[in-house]
Amino acid sequence: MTLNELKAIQLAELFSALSDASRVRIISTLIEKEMNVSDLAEKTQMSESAVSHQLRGLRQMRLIRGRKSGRQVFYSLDDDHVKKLYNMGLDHIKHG
Amino acid sequence: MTLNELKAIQLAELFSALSDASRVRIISTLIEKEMNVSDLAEKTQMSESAVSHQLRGLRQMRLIRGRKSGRQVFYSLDDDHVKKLYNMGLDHIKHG
DNA sequence: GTAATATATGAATACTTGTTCATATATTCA
DNA sequence: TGAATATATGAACAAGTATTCATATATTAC
Repeated sequence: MTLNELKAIQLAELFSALSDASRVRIISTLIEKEMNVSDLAEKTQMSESAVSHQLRGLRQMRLIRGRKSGRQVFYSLDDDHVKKLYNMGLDHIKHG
Repeated sequence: MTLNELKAIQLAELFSALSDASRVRIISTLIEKEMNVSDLAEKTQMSESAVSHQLRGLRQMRLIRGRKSGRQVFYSLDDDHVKKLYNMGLDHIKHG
């Protein structure tokens, strides 16, 4: 059966969330361990503002979630799907 | 270990290939069976030119390949990774 | 209360991308 | 050969997106 339009859009949105190198680096970092915004910024070589903007999109797609602790927010992957998608992608670019 | 920049870009490019609803519908159609350009255009409700442009990108990312037969070109998924990525994405939007 | 710090957000700009339209190439058939 | 068909491609425009900069909110320490 063919995909209906709503699902096609939702799928596209999901993959869009991983379609930018900055976001891929953020996800890659969060796979190792949870991290706050400024450390993420340093690790990914982006400004804190740019990271924050991207985190917002990733949050909206439910790929990551934030845990507030004092004035810091620690981000981590929302569930295991994300890691699986990421690893399968890595697999493709290595063996594809 | 953190992802190097080249791999981050390659991963982002891979996911970009699936980050548009038109392309998702094309992939979804090709999962069922190989298909030529004009049938794809009809099935996905796009112009043949638009389909052709998108097929080019998908080809370049090695997600699909074309088999020429007379003046038609039949497209199919390049390998099993694509189907897996697609299904894992579907899984995420259903249960995420 | 004020100052300092961490994160978030709005607006503007620059960049990227998808589609359309016109045209080109390739193949088949007469 | 020429006409018809299938696909591909270049240019142009519209729409979407990522980053920067300035500013806002929230929390902690004093």
